[in-house]
Amino acid sequence: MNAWHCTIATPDGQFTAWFTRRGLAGLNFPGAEPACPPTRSDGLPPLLIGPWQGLTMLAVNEVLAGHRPKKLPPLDWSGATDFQRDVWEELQRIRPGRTRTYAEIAAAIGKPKAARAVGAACGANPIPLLVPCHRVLAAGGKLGGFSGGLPWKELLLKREGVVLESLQARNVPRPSGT
DNA sequence: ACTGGGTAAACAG
DNA sequence: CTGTTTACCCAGT
Repeated sequence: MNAWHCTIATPDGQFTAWFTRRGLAGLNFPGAEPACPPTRSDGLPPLLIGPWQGLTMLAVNEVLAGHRPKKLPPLDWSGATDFQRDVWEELQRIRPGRTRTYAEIAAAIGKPKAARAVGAACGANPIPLLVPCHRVLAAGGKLGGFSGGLPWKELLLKREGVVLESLQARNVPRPSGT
């Protein structure tokens, strides 16, 4: 399945989106060159992706502003495993400004011991922002990782009004205060 | 702060 | 199939 790319203009720079005949298959952060193209751009540019491009641009800008996209283009997860689909579907249920932990996602998909595997699935998410893996934190309010770079994760959460310190405050036994 | 055991899944060989 | 790696988690030191 070949794919076509287009640029997505935002106040934070130009993202790159990859479309297949089935839908949006990948989204790259500004500066991250064709890190994600599932396959090569080749042949005719399908008319289908025209509207998808607009939807993607709107949705990306909504998320960057800390809001929930009104509508998404179809997402092409055709390369993914069943486990990854389960995780990514679960991620899409997290609303802006809310966070969940890797362990909670694992429990939600019926595999409470698979927190680490959930982390791996998040790392393999080809469509960050629209599949909001940035709202998944490690236990104790720790940031965990982010494929696009941790500064992006922090920025996105901040835009949504998440205060990391308040999530961490709970379980520090010895703050060794001033 | 650092280490190690437990754990599930993807991947290379 | 086994071994290696991973955006984890918890309990010890």
